[in-house]
Amino acid sequence: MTAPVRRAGVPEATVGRLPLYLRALTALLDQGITSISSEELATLAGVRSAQVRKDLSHLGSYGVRGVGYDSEQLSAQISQELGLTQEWPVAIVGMGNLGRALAAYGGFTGRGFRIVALVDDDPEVVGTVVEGLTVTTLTALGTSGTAVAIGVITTPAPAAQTVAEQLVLLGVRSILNFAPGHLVLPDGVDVRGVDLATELQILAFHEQRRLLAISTHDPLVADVDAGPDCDLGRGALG
Amino acid sequence: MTAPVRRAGVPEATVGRLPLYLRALTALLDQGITSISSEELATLAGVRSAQVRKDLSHLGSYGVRGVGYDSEQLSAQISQELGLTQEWPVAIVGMGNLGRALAAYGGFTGRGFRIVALVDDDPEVVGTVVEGLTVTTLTALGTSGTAVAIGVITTPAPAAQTVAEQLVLLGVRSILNFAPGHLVLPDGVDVRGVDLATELQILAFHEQRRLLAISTHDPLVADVDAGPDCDLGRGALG
DNA sequence: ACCTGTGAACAGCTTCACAGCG
DNA sequence: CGCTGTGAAGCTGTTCACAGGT
Repeated sequence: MTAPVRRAGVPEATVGRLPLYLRALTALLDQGITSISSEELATLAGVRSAQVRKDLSHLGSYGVRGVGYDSEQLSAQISQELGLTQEWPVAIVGMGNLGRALAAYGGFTGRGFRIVALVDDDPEVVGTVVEGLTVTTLTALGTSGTAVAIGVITTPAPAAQTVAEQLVLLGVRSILNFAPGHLVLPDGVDVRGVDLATELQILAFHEQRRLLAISTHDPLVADVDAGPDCDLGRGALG
Repeated sequence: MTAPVRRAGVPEATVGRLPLYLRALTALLDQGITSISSEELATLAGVRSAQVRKDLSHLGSYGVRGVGYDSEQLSAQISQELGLTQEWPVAIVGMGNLGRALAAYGGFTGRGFRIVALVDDDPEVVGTVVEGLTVTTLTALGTSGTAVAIGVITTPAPAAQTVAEQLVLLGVRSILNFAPGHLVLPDGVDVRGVDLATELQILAFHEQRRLLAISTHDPLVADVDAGPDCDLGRGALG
């Protein structure tokens, strides 16, 4: 095993696919499969094999020519790259249906994340126990001294901007925002947004194109879907 | 008003941003603002102004030089482009926490989408009324003859593939998958995936980079965040 | 024979900079 | 003058095709 020489920067697009590979590898390890080729991994992740090789080459050379990759070693390598060898403390703000759904989702714990706080501002909800954690307020969270690395916002849209600013004041620099709208925050704060409406609208666009293509009998316009499969993220939550 | 000459194809990246513009425009119209420049729209959507102009140019020339865009006309144009002038029937499969959260989210109705069916396979849940709709099974949905254009999968991961295949058999060709893992479906079916774990892992990657940059006092590695703001999708759900 | 790792070609997207028009 | 619309430049990401190992 050679020294893991850290390359300069892993491309953003590659970072977005590492979780896919990691999930596939985890499933394989559960089945006791210890070796995998780029072709097989590509099938499981829904990308092309050349893409897998290029992506993994950015982490260093951990494959064996003529054989493939060692599942366990590769899994460990990707985990380290993604920073999952430590546990990041996560706070969920907004205990509506969605917040509860995320709190109940077990996929975090032991996989690099731990929910350390559930937050709401409704006096009816604050103090109640959800999934073993007592719901608190943002101000109480601030004075408690609990460290939070990642904030998940599941509040109604109007509250999101204020909540985000308060999270930043608490030292949070990574935010996952489920509320619609663009958050304006200081440089250095990383925001990712997930929006149901946006996703549906993109699907509607393609759906409409398909219908138009059929009604005009124009087969050329029918190649609406991208490549082998069209995905950006993955799905979670039972 | 000139004839709306349909350009060949709107780039996929542009399609992904049209919902952002539409949301911003909707907010502006609520405030009674009837005109907007690319600069302002860019700020609201969290992109650059040149990007806005390039994107909108793909829909045709609806701006006025020296002035800007007419909010209402632009909103209507984007809505039409995204296929929101009709109502797409949506079925949500999986009535767990997340499925209920999505069912309760009002942002669909009247905005291009209508939830026509809630589906689960648990006999305890089937037949109960959620948000005014009686929960049904996939097979019952099939025999009912209810048309479904878009299927939203909020089941546990192991059920997702089978559910997706059944949806396709019902004629669904657009699927929004919240379950983790890659769905293998026939060509022509459009799948979009949303996964909490993936999003968190991407945030963890950047968070780790930041910490490494600080600990090694290397300011060059600190420019972790992309451009003005780092977003792919938007957020919804109270 | 097989599969990885990678330079090179290619495709798509973003940003620039300015011409064109109100 | 102000702002749109757009060719051109530059950049990022993907795919190809094959050299390099085992």
